[in-house]
Amino acid sequence: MDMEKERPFSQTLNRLRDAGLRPTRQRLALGRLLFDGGERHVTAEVLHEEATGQGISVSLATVYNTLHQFTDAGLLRQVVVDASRTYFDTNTDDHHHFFKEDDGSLMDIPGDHIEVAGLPKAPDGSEVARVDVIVRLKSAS
Amino acid sequence: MDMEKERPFSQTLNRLRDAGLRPTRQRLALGRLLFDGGERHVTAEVLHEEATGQGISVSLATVYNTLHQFTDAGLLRQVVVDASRTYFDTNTDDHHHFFKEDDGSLMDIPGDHIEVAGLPKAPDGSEVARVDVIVRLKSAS
DNA sequence: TCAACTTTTTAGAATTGCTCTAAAGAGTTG
DNA sequence: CAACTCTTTAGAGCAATTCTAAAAAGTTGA
Repeated sequence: MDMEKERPFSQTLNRLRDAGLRPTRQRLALGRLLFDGGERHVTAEVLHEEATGQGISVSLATVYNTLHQFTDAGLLRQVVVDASRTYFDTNTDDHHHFFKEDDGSLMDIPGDHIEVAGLPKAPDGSEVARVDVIVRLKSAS
Repeated sequence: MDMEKERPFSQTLNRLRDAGLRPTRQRLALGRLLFDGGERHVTAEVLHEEATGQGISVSLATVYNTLHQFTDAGLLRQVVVDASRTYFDTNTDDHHHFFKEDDGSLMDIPGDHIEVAGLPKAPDGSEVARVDVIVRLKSAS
């Protein structure tokens, strides 16, 4: 647990190092956008707009590459809730989601309270990789 | 009147009538493929191939149209498990799914045993539309 | 029945979200 | 710095899906 470096990029820098990814300009910038705030749920499109909006020059292809590399490195997790776009979640712990269908917003379900009971065992030849719970929300009537 | 020929369509015919959809050749044929067997999980592509493979002439656009109309009418339910394709499920009851990531196969979780406990209440202004549980399977190690 | 009308189907174009390619650019190492 | 490897990029390509607008099919009333 070392506090030796207080450079703005150090958190992301270390994450990249640990993942064996070269700390390039765009990975550092994207990593900072992703990890220097709280929990985030982003699509490639949105992250790209956010970056270019802040004057960070990065192509959409690189945003996709980077999101996948971060995911492979365990820094992000993909969430499938909407057939038309892929979300990436900065929270890689075991947890579940609220998804507001009307505006496409995705939120972690706070706390760690959800329990899924009564799961049958996996069919022969397979095992459970993960259990996803998605609570789909609509506007209150 | 040829009862032998008419009988297999009657179930679908009634469903279409109840939904206010004209019983056209292609809706009847697709409805029969979907509803005259057991539970099914299909993609538009697969259903289209199945239909044309049986000599039913229907365009892919119509398969998409029909799947959406059936869904709007409550005859089908969409299942989002894979970012790259949309599945339609003939089982519209409350239930959950196994999804085998390696071959893309989707199955209803048998029985009605799953209980999701500890759900926080929906954020203000929204209410729960549905809770989806997806058990992602991988090949056993 | 048929003509008038409405709905559906269709081919093909368009769109979207994403991936691939291959060449230029950046990071690393000796 | 030179040589090397890895990364980024523009733009092409791709797969799933939707759109368009014209032809075909289904419906209705006389």
